[in-house]
Amino acid sequence: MMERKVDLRQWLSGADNEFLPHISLDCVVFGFHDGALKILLLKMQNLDQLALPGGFMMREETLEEAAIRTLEERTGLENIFLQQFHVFSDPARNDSATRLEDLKKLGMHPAKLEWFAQRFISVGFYALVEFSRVRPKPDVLSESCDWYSLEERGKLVLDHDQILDTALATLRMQLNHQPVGYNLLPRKFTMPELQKLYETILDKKLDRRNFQRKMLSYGILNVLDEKRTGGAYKAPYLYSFHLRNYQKALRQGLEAGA
Amino acid sequence: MMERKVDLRQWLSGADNEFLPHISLDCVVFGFHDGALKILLLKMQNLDQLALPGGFMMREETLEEAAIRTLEERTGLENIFLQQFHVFSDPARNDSATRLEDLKKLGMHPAKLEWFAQRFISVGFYALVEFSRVRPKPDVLSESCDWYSLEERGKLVLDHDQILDTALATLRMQLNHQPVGYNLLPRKFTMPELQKLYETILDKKLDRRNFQRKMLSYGILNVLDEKRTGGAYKAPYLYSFHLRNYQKALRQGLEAGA
DNA sequence: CCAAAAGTGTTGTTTTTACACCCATGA
DNA sequence: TCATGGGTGTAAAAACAACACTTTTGG
Repeated sequence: MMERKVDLRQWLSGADNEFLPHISLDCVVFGFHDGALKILLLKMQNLDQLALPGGFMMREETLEEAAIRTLEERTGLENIFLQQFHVFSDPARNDSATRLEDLKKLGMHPAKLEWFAQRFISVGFYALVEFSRVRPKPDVLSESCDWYSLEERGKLVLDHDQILDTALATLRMQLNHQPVGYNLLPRKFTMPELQKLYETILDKKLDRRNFQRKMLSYGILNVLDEKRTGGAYKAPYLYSFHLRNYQKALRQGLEAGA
Repeated sequence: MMERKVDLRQWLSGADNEFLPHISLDCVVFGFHDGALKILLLKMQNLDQLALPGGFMMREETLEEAAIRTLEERTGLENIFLQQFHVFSDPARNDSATRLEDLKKLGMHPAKLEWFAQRFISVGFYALVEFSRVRPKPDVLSESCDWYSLEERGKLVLDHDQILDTALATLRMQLNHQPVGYNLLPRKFTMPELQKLYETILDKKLDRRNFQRKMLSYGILNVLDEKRTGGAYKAPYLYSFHLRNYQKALRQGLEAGA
């Protein structure tokens, strides 16, 4: 996968392409920082609204490969594990009145405009990434590629608000069945940090002790001999994920792993 | 929705159409009969393998509408609630060597052959239907439309085995979170019948008393005053679903309903 | 020595599981 | 009257929820 990359500028100016019509994908990338859940959004040049990083599928790749490629092209994030969660197929989802105007502002070739005016279905993907390990870089079409908290994001283009909401709902549901954190935390982390992550995603407080017991019972954590020194107050232990067990739990669900 | 129907024979013979390219959908329809889970499969004319009822999306409908329409066109089943569960997008999924040969046997127009030779992604839908309330009718392309048990089905066309397996896995997962049975059982049914349904889907035995307690605790059942007479042995009570609560549980999950 | 965060263990409650007895019915 | 399936309750086990005290650290 990822044999080819797409020169977006050239493509927009009218160059032919290998994209399949009618099918797009959008990526909801969750990051965690400062105790808040953030999402990665693009600000397209000359446009007001923000957008999820999305793109189109090429003839010789799977949707999953297309999502990985697209995310890299549009945000610079490499090799992110993305999970499909829903197909959005309302015919009205991308025929907003302002849309063609917006695309013109991007300097799009008229032939491409027509292509874009088609009706698209979009497959939603979501990913969890470690905030600090990643340096988002906007593509040539975008002014910026940055993290936004859920509250401050404003209205997104098209139906991207709905896609985002559905992704979040899916993430919350899966939190009880799949291990979460490997992609959202530094390699070494403390239990309170992990707990904060859960509390942020679920938007509710959890009991410290019960949380710790439950996490340890899954058998997906290594207790390290170090502690996080330097911070104020008592130094917490550091943990890392037990990769083998973590991935087994990803495949089989958390219950099976005990 | 369902404003238009598609004349499949005319379409295959070369008539233009309103289908979007590159996107198809396949329906996994589960029925329950004789204590076994069955699936609805089509036997296409002159072909050996069986296939899931599937089709294509038109320009002015959602995928969900397309799934409902397709299922009706191909099997005669009307107004079935279908749930999307996964997108299958391996580029190799429909370029099997024998595929074009098969399509020729169906009397397909050469122009259509080319269209079919394209690469398609397919959105999988599944549905649960009450076996006895439904009278499958094959479409003009198919010799038969019938119920098969999971074991006796043989190898299906293309990647339909994988689609079926994924649907079953999804159904099993959702069994703990969503109410099941309204579409699979007669309007009045006994607790042992409902239990048998669960046991069949999960492929394991459940405890009679615990099952009953749990089901009743969800508050989605009405106990009727009648019993199922005529059968051998002690007459069991009849139940029906409490529609309001059932649908609330469908939307919000079973946990919220207690 | 105080405030704030982190470590740890216990207890009561709820949920789940396992299990046994009686009843109705047709053969 | 007996074999079979259906109705019901209870007790043990497990999971979960609530909760308090001690330790470390920087100020």
